[in-house]
Amino acid sequence: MNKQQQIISTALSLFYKKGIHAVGINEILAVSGIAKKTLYKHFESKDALICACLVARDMCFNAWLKKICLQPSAILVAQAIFFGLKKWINNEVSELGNFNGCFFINTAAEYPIENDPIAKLCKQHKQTNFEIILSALLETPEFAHNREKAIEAAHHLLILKEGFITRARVMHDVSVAPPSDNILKAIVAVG
Amino acid sequence: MNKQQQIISTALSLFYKKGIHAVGINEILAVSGIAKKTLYKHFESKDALICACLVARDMCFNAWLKKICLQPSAILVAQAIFFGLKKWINNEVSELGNFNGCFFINTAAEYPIENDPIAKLCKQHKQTNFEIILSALLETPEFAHNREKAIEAAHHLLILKEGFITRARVMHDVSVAPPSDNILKAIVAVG
DNA sequence: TCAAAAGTAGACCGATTTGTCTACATCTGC
DNA sequence: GCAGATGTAGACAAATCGGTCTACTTTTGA
Repeated sequence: MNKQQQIISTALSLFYKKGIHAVGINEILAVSGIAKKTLYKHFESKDALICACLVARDMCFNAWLKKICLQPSAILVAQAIFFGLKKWINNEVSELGNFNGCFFINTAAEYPIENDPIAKLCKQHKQTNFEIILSALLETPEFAHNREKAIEAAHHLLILKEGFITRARVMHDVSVAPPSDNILKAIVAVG
Repeated sequence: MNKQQQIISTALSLFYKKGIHAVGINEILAVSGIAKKTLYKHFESKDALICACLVARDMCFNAWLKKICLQPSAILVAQAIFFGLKKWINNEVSELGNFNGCFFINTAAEYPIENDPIAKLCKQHKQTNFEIILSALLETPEFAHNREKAIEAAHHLLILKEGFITRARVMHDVSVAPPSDNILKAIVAVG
């Protein structure tokens, strides 16, 4: 792992755990053991480092999401999403680290200006979430020939996903109940 | 309106719009036109002021939620919640101000430590949300004699609520579609 | 082998942070 | 009418912020 990746890894870990404004450059340097000059050789500013962290987390999370969404039927896709999220909330998904809510929701809360590059990356991550779930649904027999319904179902699954994660995070409740099967069935019902 | 309320009003407005770490005491003073000594007479620290803002917002929001949840049937309660949220997102609810997501979710994102008094107030707000929706459901004929099912339905409605608000906020999309009626029906179905 | 690139340690800069303090003005209730 | 509370204006302190810079060491590749 080169220095650039080390910096991103340490920064992402601290930003995710504590929030972005709460973590200073000097803390990232102290934890990573990297010199300030080296950091500013690889990143022109703290904002640039934040963006690099968002990109890294986006790739990591969406790779995981894509993997768990690979299911042979629509209801299994829906169930797999919340089964996976529940494992994440309970710190049982090693590649996602210790759960502290959605890094992009947390970060967007700190960067409310729509055109800010950081806010744009948060939005883009959610758009990619949507496309992954949509693709997964489109490959099931139920939605293969019903793109309109698949878009609607993906949208509703995402609302549930964000709500589930956010409730676990704000309530600090790792045992929060996921959506029940009859709700998931109503969402993926094509009729 | 006395000075204390003026300070809370200005601080809440700025905190909600920009995020908490992004707003300094001096900015609150400049906007409100109040002297620093006066602020520190009424609030012993910035954290105390933040807590006062959370309490004020909690009362304001939950009063609104309670009002719109007053409906004669369970499905109408569910529909009224998302009809109301949609109006809020579109800045059509004057008492809630310009939409910028949920103040408590945003604030919780900046204060991840569970025992922090600020984080506790965020959690408590969500608990009160739950109790308001639960009470509303318990007063409908469907749930009047089925507390267990009402608790479950309130929980699912809250997950949808948080997800709906969060999606509108992160995507900066005021036209985000609310949950469809068949989903709401599945949630409030007692059978 | 040796020069260029990359890294370290940390002083330093100007701006900003929360919070305290002095000096003075104004309002309010007895 | 006057004392005490409440307010204003803003200097000031100590810490921290992001970011630059010098001086030096280590690594790397032709």
